[in-house]
Parts: sequence; C-alpha cells; structure tokens
Amino acid sequence: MLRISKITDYGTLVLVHLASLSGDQPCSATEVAHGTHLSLPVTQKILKILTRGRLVISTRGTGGGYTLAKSAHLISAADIVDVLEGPVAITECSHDDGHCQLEPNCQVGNAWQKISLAIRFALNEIKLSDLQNPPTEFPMSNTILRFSGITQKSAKLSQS
Amino acid sequence: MLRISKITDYGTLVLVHLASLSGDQPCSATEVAHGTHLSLPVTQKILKILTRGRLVISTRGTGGGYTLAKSAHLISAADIVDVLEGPVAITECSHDDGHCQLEPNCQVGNAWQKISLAIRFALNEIKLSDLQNPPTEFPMSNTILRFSGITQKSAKLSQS
DNA sequence: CTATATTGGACTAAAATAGTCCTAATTAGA
DNA sequence: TCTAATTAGGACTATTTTAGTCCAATATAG
Repeated sequence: MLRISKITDYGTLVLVHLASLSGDQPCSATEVAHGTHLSLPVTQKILKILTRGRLVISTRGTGGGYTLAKSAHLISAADIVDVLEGPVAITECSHDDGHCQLEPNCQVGNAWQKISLAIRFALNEIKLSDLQNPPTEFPMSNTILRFSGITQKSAKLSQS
Repeated sequence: MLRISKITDYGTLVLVHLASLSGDQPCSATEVAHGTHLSLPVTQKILKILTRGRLVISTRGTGGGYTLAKSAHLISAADIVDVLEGPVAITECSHDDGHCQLEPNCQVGNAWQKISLAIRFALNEIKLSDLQNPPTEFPMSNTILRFSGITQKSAKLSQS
C-alpha cells in the first residue's frame, strides 16, 4: 500500500523526542518510552535499530542511554527511512544473472527506479529538525497522498 | 519497506503494453498475458482492478478485451499507484475521535503527511508515456532509493 | 557485588500479499 | 437460439511481512 511501517512511524517519534532534549546526558529507553508513550519493548527495539543505523549513540551500564548521533538538521527523512525500513533492497533486476528475460520491458523497471529516485529526493529534503516543528509548507507539496504515515491512532500507546 | 507491491509492478507492465498497441480494438486478457509474459490469472486480476479504477475500459463477450481509458500521457504514476495499491487510506490520525492523545507529537504526524505530499507530487509528474520509453532524467532525480520496483526477477513469468 | 542499562536475537500472532480458481454474466456470430 | 469467447466478482490458500514481546548475555558505575 506504499505505506510507511509502524517501526518508522514510531522511530520518528523517538528521534524527535531525543532531538528535543536539552542536555547531552544519555536518555534511557525507559525515559524515551515514557516521553513518547510507546511501550517499553517497542521503544527498546527501535532504539537498537537506530543505534545499529548510527542515528543515535548508546551508552551502556548504569546511567547509560541514548543520544542523537548528530544534529537534528543533519538527519533527513531519507536517513530515517533507510535505517528503519529494513535492509537496502536495490532493484532486483540488475546484474544478477546478467541480463533480462523481458528485454523490452526492462525500460519499465528502469522507469520505476527513476521514480524511486524522485521520491528519495523528496525525503532527502526533509530534516529531523523540520519534523520537530514542521513548517506549513514542504518543498513540492501539492495534493493528497494516501499514505499510512505517523498517526496517533496507529501508535501503540503504553498504559503507563 | 516502502515498497511497491507486485500488483503495481505488473500493472505497469500491463498498462505499458496496452499503451503500445496501435489499433483501438480491445486486447483480450490472454493477449495481454502473452505480451507481458505474466501468467493469465495474474493478468486477469490486474485488468479487473485497472478496469474498476477506470484506467482501462473493458468490452465483454466474444472479441472483447481491454483498451486504455485515456491517452498514455494523461495517466500518471500517481494514478497507477492509486488504483493498484489498494484502497485510499487517509492518515488515520485525523478527525476520528476529534483530537489526539499525543498532542505535542501530532506535529510529527503532520510532517509525515507533508512528506507524503512531496512523494505524491513526484509521482504526479511521471506519466505512462514516460514509462513506455523512459527519459534518462526525471525531475528531481538525485541519489539511490532502496525501493523494490518493477523487476524482471520479481515478475512471475508464465511458462507459455 | 549489584543494580541499571544496552545487545542480540528468538519467538508468536496477526496482517498483508501473491497467486489461483470457480461460478456467473455478457456478447458476437453461426 | 446455441455456442464459444470474454469479462466480472469474489472466494480461497499459502507465503511473506509486520508487530510486538520476551529472554539471556554483556557492560558499567558505584
């Protein structure tokens, strides 16, 4: 459905929360869970993914936790999607067994790659700092997209 | 994974095939299946969806089949995605029970909506006629997007 | 040592996707 | 009016993906 997964949805909440912190003391998973109203297991899972993706830095042990790896205006929506939407999956068509079975239609695959690039460009333009306090207009905004994005309803809220 | 489903993948193949036809006699599902190397059941399924989505027009009975509903340069990638990627799913957050449980984070949901708009804009710019014979450059193309697009490998080829 | 934290990954249930198939309904033409 | 060619609608199953939880191991401050 051309949708963004909940992991990405929640992950953005987590990143925005980390970005909103003033000090540079690490923020524990428990604190993030409280701050975002996400359940603790989900928060932990997301923080682990973000850490592996090098968007946040972790500190282990007592007093440990997580901090943003870089300034919020240096993290783009493309970065977030890259890290949270699973492994890099280059278009399968290219260079696996060397050549295509559907020669003439390969043009089409090529076209979707171009479309993908256009989308990526759009994601690249939007920074975490924009998500913190979004401007009314993003570049290229135009009509309505059906896209299951971040929502309150979809968010798995903890009871705490 | 921010991916395009195979239905959309195949559907584009089908539309490109219909667009490539010279006459205005309808093309049967069987013919489309042969032309695209997709299996017949899949082809039929896709043509039914495209018909319901009013991107193609069907003629029933002997000698019947399908034709494009409008010129290839009037059909955009956004149209194709709209029709093939399932029902319209407006962002769940808005106006269901009136207000948000995560007031401050609602900003984030808002931001993803904006991102969605940007993506939709990109899709709007690309027409079926471009997919037929894609230009080397699309507007806004920049870097690499992981995006499982149309592929030969992923296509379920018929044995016919 | 011990309490606090992250790390890595296993695990299950639910949902979405892919693909096939069956039974109408429709229509041209013999 | 039959018959063959076609689309229409939707049921159905298997596979894959997603969502979410949990556990055992590792690290560290005090």
